Amino acid sequence: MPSNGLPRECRLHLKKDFQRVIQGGVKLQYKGIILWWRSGPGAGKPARFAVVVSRKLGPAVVRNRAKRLLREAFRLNQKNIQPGTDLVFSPRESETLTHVHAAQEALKTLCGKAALLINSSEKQV
RNA sequence: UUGGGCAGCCCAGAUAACCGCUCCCGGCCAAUUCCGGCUUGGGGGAGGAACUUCCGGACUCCACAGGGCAGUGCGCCGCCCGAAAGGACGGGACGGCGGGGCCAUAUCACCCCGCUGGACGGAAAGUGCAACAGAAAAAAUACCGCCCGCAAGGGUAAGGGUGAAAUGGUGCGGCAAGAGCGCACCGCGCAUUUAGCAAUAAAUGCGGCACGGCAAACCCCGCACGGAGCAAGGCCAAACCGGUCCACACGCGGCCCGCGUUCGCGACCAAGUAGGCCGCUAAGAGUAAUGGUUAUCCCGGCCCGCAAUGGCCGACAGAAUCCGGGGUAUCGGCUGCCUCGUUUU
RNA sequence: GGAGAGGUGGCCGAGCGGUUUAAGGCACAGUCCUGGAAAGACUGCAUACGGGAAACCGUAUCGAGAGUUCGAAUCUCUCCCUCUCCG
Repeated sequence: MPSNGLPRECRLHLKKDFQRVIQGGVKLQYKGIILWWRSGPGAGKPARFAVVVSRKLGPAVVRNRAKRLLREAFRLNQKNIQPGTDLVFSPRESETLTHVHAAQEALKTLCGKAALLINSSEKQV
């Protein structure tokens, strides 16, 4: 019943995948968070996900916290996202990500702008 | 008593539920093996600084007969811990601050005591530097002065003045005026003796002062050090390119062998790219885990309030080969010292 | 993770122990020139604090803090920040 886990095939690994999504994908921005997305190679595969954090965001504690919050927000909402797409998030302001609720709100807003949400009727954005 | 500062030591909230990540073990699937998949099972999963990269090692590769030069770093003495860096304790000299003595009084100096500081070998091995001011900045000299002299000139270094620093200091004698020129004390140097393991100190004698500062300037002495760093280094290895063999075809040739060329679905080899693995860990990744939510309690702070209840907040900061130090940041607690304020005697 | 290089007025930058007027350029401001502008010429120009009626003067500041030295932007040490390289 609860949201699924976040196993390895739901995350991007290779440098080629990152370059393909960032250079060839669609770029959106909301509250200092950038999202690139592009449809992945496998049609039946689940949505894949990654976070890129620059050192300009802050020291290691701040960068780790941003990645963990965005990953948790994706984990709780991944069944509402169109399968087969690759998403790369990149926070540029550390003030936005204070709590997991704020991270979920930003993630759902970004995915709604990208028209990637399914079951959007039961969850208001 | 409250607040602050410094030093030392301790700690770095706890429990439960649910969701999730990573590694190991076990089990299951598959299977000749390797690779792999699943798992309701069991277990491990950030720090005192993980920060900094300021030192020292382990480890790896490169270089290397022996020795030297160059370069870099360190530098009081004793003892202890340590592989080394580096620490702990004690002592000495020097600097700073405070107090006391000496003195008719007071500054300086000197002596004694207490607290405190630290990259504390050598300035009689040599070279160099010292702006401005000042006559003169280490080689010697003389601006105003003082004295002799009619003057020319000479003698002086006491006083003035400059400077961060002026060629021993104070006093008495001496002199034309002066001067270690002479003497006493102090300083300095040398020698001896004594005390001490030593750094060093004290005493005695001699020397008339010759020998100022800077070595985090070059340098000298002593000691240590080969260079690079896990992105080190090693193993496996697609594709493309290359080489050898083989087969076919063509050329040289009457034919075979042989040689050459082209092509290839072949076989093998070398190289080592993409990629993977080892190095790598009782945390051990490779877009890189150690998380999220809720509840209760604990500790500390802030706010509203008469008070209880209540509300809000939770220091510095995140491993990437490992280990030992230095430095820096910081929540709370304890101990000691210092101190502003308040109160009491 | 590791190895280096560097921080100087608003900007770029020399200076590397000695009053520096902290060179020089850009930018900015003023004056001249022009009918007006551009170009050119000349002059000024760092920030803070204190003093002064003003002109101006004094002190401090070369990323920050200590140390060496008579004297530090410069030499040494410790922190902070920026940039580059190594797969």
